[in-house]
Amino acid sequence: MVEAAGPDDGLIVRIRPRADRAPRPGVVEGKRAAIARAATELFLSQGYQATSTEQVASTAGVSKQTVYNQFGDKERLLREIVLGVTATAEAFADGLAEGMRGVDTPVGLDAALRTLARRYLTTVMNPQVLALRRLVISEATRFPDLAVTYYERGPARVLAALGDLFAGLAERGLLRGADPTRAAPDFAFLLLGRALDEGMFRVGDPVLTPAGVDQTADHAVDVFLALYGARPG
Amino acid sequence: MVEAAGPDDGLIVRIRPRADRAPRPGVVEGKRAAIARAATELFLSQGYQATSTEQVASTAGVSKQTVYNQFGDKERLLREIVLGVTATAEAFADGLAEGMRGVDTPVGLDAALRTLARRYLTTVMNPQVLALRRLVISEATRFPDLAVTYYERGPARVLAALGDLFAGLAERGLLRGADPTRAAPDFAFLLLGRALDEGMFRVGDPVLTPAGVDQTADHAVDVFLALYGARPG
DNA sequence: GTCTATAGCAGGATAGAC
DNA sequence: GTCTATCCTGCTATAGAC
Repeated sequence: MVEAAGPDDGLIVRIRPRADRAPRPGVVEGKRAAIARAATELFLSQGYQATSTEQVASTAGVSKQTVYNQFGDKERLLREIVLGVTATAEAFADGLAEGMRGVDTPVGLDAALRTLARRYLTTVMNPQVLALRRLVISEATRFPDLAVTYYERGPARVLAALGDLFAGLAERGLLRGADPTRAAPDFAFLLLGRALDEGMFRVGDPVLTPAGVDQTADHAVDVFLALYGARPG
Repeated sequence: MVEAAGPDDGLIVRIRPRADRAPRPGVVEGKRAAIARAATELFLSQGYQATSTEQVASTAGVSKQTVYNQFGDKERLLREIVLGVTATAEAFADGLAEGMRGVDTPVGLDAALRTLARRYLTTVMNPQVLALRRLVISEATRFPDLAVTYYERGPARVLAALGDLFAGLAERGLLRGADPTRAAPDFAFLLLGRALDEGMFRVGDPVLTPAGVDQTADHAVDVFLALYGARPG
């Protein structure tokens, strides 16, 4: 398992070694990882169709043929990269519950939710995460199964983890609300909706300032607790 | 001003006649409209880069050169089409306030909001509207100004109209809430957030059934009135 | 496995007749 | 303005030497 950090950090690319034949680690995996990293950078910044395999090869410092030897064709290169990056989403989803373990009072819940909201919003609005969303959406018509798989492993997985978290809090009496299945999407899109929507269309400029993140997160938590908090808001 | 309905109705393409030279209406505008309609259909279903100018020409029943005579190049064809379609968004934004004019009681507000929510959600989740969003997002890296202009004339314009509507209702005492500027995005993304997010990634299948539209709309209105209704929820 | 060189093809845009 | 025919560039993918 090789991890190659992107140019501005952020996303992590995980590319599995080829199962059929064991290659010399230092050489083959090095080139494979270099190609994956170059392709990730170029696909995210320029798009899939606008990036040529020759550009990938020269950025990675290998010949075009090596790209084809390692990945077969351009489509598989995209698939491995997109699905490799979803490891980040899994880690994020698993980490969501971390900060909520010791919570057992409404005041503690309030504070923990504000922290969670800031992390969630900051992660989703990360420029590389937004670029990955644009990339997958751009190719959703051509590769519909890839788009669905990305959605299920990424956004849907986080929503599900959030739902589990809220269900646990409801059992402990820290949340109320008739329909716990609605709580997670309500929270998520009160928090993310506007910024994410706008962020899809503004590619260069960040949509939210750090102060904007705080205000948006606090407002979402205020509203969420007014709706679902144990003490009526 | 020529209007050409799309294949499945829905979007309306408005292409202005060329200002520099007055063409014979029946001939020139007919071909121009045919090209615009063909390009709209192809761009929405296949994407911009995956559609060749020759494909546009043959679908429209003209030669490739006629496409270039009318629109200059492929990029301008995309721009005119995307911006032409925003006329639909303007009409929708202006129509939002229509159903709310006679509202003067909380009960009337409740009913009018449910109707509005259904229309809003149905419009945004229309397959052609989703395809247009995907198209603009796909080209946001290449044509950032087009993406921003689309956002401002489309989603942002509707949000602004909704904000004006809610401000008027607050003045008449039908809504409360400390921050009226938050009310519009809160309502919009409680209503649209999840479905729109998922809809970006599921190309073929509709995300919401008609019953799902009703449930989602009612839930959003319930939550919104609990937060911002004049009578505490 | 890796490289250089190239096949094979499609795309955007244009020239010239009418 | 419109059409047919064409140029030229750039792409994916492969062949063959090492």
